[in-house]
Amino acid sequence: MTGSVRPPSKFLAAIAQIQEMIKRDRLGPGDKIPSERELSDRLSIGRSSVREALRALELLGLIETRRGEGTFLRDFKDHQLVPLIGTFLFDGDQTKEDIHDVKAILELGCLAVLVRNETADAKELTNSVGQLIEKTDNRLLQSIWMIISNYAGNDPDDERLQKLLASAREIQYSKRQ
Amino acid sequence: MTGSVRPPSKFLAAIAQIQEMIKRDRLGPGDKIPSERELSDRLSIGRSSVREALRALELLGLIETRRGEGTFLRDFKDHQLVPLIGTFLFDGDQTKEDIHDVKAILELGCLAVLVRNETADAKELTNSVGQLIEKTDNRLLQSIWMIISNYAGNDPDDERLQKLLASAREIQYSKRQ
DNA sequence: TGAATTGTGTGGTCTGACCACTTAAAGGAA
DNA sequence: TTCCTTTAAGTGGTCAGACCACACAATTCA
Repeated sequence: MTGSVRPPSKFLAAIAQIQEMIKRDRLGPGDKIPSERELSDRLSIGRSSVREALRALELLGLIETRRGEGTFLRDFKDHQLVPLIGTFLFDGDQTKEDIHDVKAILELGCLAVLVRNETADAKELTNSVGQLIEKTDNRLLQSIWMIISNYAGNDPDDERLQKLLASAREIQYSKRQ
Repeated sequence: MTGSVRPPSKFLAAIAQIQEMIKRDRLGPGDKIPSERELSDRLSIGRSSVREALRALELLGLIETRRGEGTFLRDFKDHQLVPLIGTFLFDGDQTKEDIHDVKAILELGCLAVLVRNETADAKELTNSVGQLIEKTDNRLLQSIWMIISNYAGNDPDDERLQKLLASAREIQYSKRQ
């Protein structure tokens, strides 16, 4: 017998086809996607498998379901995935130290970005780092920091902040071509 | 009528309880978790709902299912969530820049940590940043970097690396108490 | 001993049946 | 007519049962 590739699970197939459908029909946040039963029909996949796919996408925060109404595309900005991951990832003991390191790294980097963009001012450092990060206008950075910060707890350490800024001034991230 | 809070969906309840079970039983990567039918029994939740939960966790790369064998905890290093999210999230144009920034931030921070720990040596910089990051012994940092890096693509920019190291030397993350 | 067979457990999938809820249409009272 | 009530249809939420495909270990048989 040659290869005999195993076909992808209906579950994954459903996700792929739903994604494709969204893209093809130019659906955006807030738009409604077909009902579970209709999807099951159109994709020739049992409703169970369609639901498994939808639930997974929902857990990721990519869609939103409202009983009696339907399933809607969500604004990707507020995806849930990371807090989710966190609960799994941040279990161990060592990770606690790691969190502090990563948080510091992100904060430093954030400042560096601000300095590069000349958005930041020394005075503004009286604000919390959280507010500063919002100014980076980097959604990805914001997301990650928010998550980390969520697990690190608050530590308004002004002294550390000053050191970070000093370091940040030294850094010049090369603008990408 | 007062509040009348809606009970959380079985789907979410299943996820929560499975997580709790994992924590309680001290299960780690590679370990097997109860079968779908047993979970359905123990949690008093229909197998369909249990499956929806498991599929979602699988999509995140947190568990792995093998037909005929069972469901196993996966090493968090290779969680799938980001490629997944990516197809939804990283469509736009701006996000692409964000990725580069975050990647640079992490790399810089990584070097700073290495310098602090006196683990890094100038010579070692001939290696890729990826290998350096492994030495930080910071799982969280490794995870995030791997994800980001996955979307940023490779750019072996030695010059940038040198600048980063110089900056890193200036930085002294205060050891946590 | 060693190979083939069987049995059991597991995930993968589908179907049909309810329930709870939302919305809009249909109906009747003013 | 207008307004409220009732009804119907559509949707997600959940469950139970039934198969199938597969992996593994126990059993059987040559």
